[in-house]
Amino acid sequence: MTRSETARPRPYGGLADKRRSILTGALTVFARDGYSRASIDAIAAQAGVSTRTIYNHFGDKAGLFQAVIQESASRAAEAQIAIIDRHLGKIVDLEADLVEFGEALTGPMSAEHAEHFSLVRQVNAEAGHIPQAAVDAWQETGPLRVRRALAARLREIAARGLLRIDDADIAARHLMLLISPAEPSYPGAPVSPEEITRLVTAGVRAFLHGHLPRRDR
Amino acid sequence: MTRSETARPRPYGGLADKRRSILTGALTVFARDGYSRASIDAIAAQAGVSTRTIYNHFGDKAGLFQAVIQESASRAAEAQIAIIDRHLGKIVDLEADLVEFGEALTGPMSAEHAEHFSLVRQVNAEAGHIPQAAVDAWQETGPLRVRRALAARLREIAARGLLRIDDADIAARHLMLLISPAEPSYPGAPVSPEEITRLVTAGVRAFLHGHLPRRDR
DNA sequence: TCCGATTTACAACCATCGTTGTACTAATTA
DNA sequence: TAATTAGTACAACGATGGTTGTAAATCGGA
Repeated sequence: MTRSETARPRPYGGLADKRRSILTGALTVFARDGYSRASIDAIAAQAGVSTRTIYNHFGDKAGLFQAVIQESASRAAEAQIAIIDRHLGKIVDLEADLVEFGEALTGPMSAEHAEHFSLVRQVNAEAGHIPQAAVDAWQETGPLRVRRALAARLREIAARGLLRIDDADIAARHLMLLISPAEPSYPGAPVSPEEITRLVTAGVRAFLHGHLPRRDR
Repeated sequence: MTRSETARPRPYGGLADKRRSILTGALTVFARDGYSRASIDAIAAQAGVSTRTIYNHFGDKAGLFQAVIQESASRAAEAQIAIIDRHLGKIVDLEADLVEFGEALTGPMSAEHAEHFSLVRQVNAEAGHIPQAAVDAWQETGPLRVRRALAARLREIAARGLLRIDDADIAARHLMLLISPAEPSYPGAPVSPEEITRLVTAGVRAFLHGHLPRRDR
């Protein structure tokens, strides 16, 4: 009897993708508001799902948060690794290829996964309130996996004599740092494409000169 | 009549430093728990002050948070600039001095201002919920001021022919990035002094080779 | 010692929120 | 079509928390 008109859900029959709806909706809200601010009601509304369904799928808020972290890290890492493979698989002009790589990484991919990087900021702030195991698992499927993939490519390049690398992990870390122009506090990154190119190029040059073989310096 | 025995406040007369007590207590709690999690009650307890006094001094929670951000940024920036001046004022051996500078910056100073850097993570996560003016003011009295001081020192060093620098601001950014070994997600930084030295040295080498004048490469 | 300002303890208000139970409805399968 | 499953609406509970008013108490200085 208390049935009403509200919420004719999806017009098409879609179902069983409830879980995915929840994950993407929760990513949006967690990334925007952070863990504490984000309410289950807001997430349910964003996902077009009842709050009860969220609890049925993920147990409680903390469980949902961890699932979102894992999912988002996995997707973003795959996208980043794809870019790594695409740009650093076949090197023709090292500096040019690195610049293109950096632009691809900080331009369209950062834009497409903006919510993910916002979520990463939340995780970094919230780390003290997340079980250590969950933080470790996230590091493993996310940043560490990406850095290892990048380090492997750098090692290949070094093996061809185009780079001199002592510690590929440190080199990968340096490269990632030097080509990330974003001020973390300004999510909407009001940086123009020219500015990105300028910062990325400067970062790549600094990286290259720090890791070029002696004969090329 | 409802007077009781709880809370014999400070045995010594201290007063009028209530404001400072609140700021340092709030820094502790905000840094540990983040803005939303931090309750006024917890802050009052940490500061040894009644909640009412907090409202009398800072209006509301948001006002307190912004005051804490400003205060903490100001203190940390002064400490960082002091280290910059001490290590980069008189250069004798550029690489050695830079390594010492990096160690000073990432070792004792990071430890002493650990709460500050934890707060910075909170601000980065919370940026979307803080008035833009407050974020700008924080950037100005904190990171930007430090980077400008570092850029000025680097320009001096370049003027003496020890570095080749096109854009001192970018160079300062690079140096700060390369000598910060901390994984942001692991606040308790379980990195040994040897590991710090290793990472800082690698960062300094990469930076130096990226910015040395040609004749020294 | 007395006055004004500051601080405190306390209560109360109102809002939000995580979570659960439940009965009803829509979708899937046999 | 019947039975099982998954999803929804709704209400309710308990807890927490920001904020304010107020009267007592404490402190600094004249």
